[in-house]
Amino acid sequence: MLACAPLADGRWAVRRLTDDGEPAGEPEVRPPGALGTDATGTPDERRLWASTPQEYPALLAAGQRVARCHDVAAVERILLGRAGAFGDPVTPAAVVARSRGEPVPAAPAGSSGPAAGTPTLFDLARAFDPDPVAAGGIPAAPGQAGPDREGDGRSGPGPSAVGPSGAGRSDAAGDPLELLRLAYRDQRRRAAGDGALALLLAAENAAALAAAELGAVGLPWRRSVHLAVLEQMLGARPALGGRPPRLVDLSREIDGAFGFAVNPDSAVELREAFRRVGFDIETTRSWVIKGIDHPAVGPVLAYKELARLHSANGWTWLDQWVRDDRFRAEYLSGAVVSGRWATRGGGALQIPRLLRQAVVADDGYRLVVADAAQLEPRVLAAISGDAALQAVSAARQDRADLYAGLAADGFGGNRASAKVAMLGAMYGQTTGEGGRLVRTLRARYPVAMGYVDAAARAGERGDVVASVLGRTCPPPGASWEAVRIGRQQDATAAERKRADRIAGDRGRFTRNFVVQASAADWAAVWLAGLRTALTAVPDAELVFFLHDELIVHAPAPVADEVAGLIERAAEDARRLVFPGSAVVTPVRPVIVDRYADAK
DNA sequence: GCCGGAGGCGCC
DNA sequence: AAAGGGCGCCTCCGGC
Repeated sequence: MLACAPLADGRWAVRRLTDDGEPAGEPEVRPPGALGTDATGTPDERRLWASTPQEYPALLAAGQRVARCHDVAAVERILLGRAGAFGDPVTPAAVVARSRGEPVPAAPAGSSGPAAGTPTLFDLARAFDPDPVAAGGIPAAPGQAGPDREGDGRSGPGPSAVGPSGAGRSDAAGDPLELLRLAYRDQRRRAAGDGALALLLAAENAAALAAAELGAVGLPWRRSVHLAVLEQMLGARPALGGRPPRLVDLSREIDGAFGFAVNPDSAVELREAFRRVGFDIETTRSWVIKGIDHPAVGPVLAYKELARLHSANGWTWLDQWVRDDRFRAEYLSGAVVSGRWATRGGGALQIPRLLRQAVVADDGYRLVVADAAQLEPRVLAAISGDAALQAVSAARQDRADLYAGLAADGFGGNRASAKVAMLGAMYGQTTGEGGRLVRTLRARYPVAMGYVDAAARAGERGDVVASVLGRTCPPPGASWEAVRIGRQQDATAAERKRADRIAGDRGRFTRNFVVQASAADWAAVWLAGLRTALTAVPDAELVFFLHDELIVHAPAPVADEVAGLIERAAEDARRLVFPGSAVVTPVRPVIVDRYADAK
């Protein structure tokens, strides 16, 4: 294992460690181009660093890849969550301080990029040698902190919070490599003896690498195709800040239909307009407007759809996010409490179906698009141990279509009803058609339904729940005080109502969490396995990942091979995450030139 | 003028 | 078919 900490001058401090976290070499300084898999004798060697999204992009920019890593922040988020301490700082210094029962340094404000806290070469050298300059060692960079600089250099209120590490005492404070080493040892100790947790942490570390790589590689995106779509839907590109011709036309049509001027971009005005013509609506959501019988409805709905395209994925978006026919977003693998990924910039997880035609493989390449078929109900079957639901998931003829199996099993063959019922069960729906259909499901699959009901009740009590591999949900926040108040004997009706609402929200959250987070567990293991397998296929790259779906951009001759690897990785994930379960988690790789052709 | 919340909607 | 979970991001709007 190679502990890696960036220095202020763009180079890196590294030190080889054993898997136990014992030093196995002397500290050295390397350029980023000498940190990747190909740069060391042991390609598989793990990198130990503070945070993958913080450190890895610099290596990727230098053309380096890393096979495996231990991401202290990612691991710490999971371990802290299990200890009920969501949101505490996750830096190596914080991990070490907590392990010693010392005051925990606050997380650096706006901590990304080469922050003010990045140690200088001088800081590092000083940690090994009290007076490196005098000893003829590494000189301090000009303008950097002097020798009396304390702690990790974070600019915070008051004196350094790292603890009582006195001058002259040999200590980890200020030495990033030693902090990494000690943090690693502590995390290793806390995670010991739990196989599911080990799998979760391994998958999370791999996912973090994959997320950074996805961001660097980018999704193939044909600017010309996107431009053609915009032109066809919206008309010619308007001047900066102007509205495209199609929106101008529709706006006039809307005014005409109402008989007065309305700004359709304003929900307030739109609702008022419908009220003036006799329709007392609470919101102007599309599905509400759809139910109104008035000549303005058509143009309003068309306007909403096109305005959305224009503002979310229009010409400005294209200019901002697509370079050289690649859409590059920042993927954050650990950002959602359920374990799902988030993205920053470009809305990469919300690419509208309409624009999937712009995702086109390079010449000589294909896109291998794969999604897990109805992953969440299958995951529910596995985690609940519901034999009947597992049997439906694995039924031969409906193996790839769980809802068809469900439909045959209790919904008179009505697939749509079966789907609505299952989604209602997992989201906590109680009213309307979905709520009614859930009752059918409850009678048919009492074990599975009992499982999500129990999760909901735990949430309503204020308890936490966990995914199959042990990722925990956050505890209730400050609003839980209102629940406590509303449940007291002398609570007012309003207080009781508020308590019920908050507890109900919490119950729906925990009900969904056990399924969504366990599905994320499976997907992370799937992704991690595939990522490793793909290293054996030259020029095949993961270019997209969306909860239960991924895209590999691969040379045409190896596309079939990649499809096989995707299926094998899914089967491995099923076996690892749901050992002993009869559930199946089929994926459907499709080889296409355009993403839009995958479904 | 800045900022945060609300409304709305895209994806799973 | 209904409006129940998780997100990100846009515009509008009201408060300062």
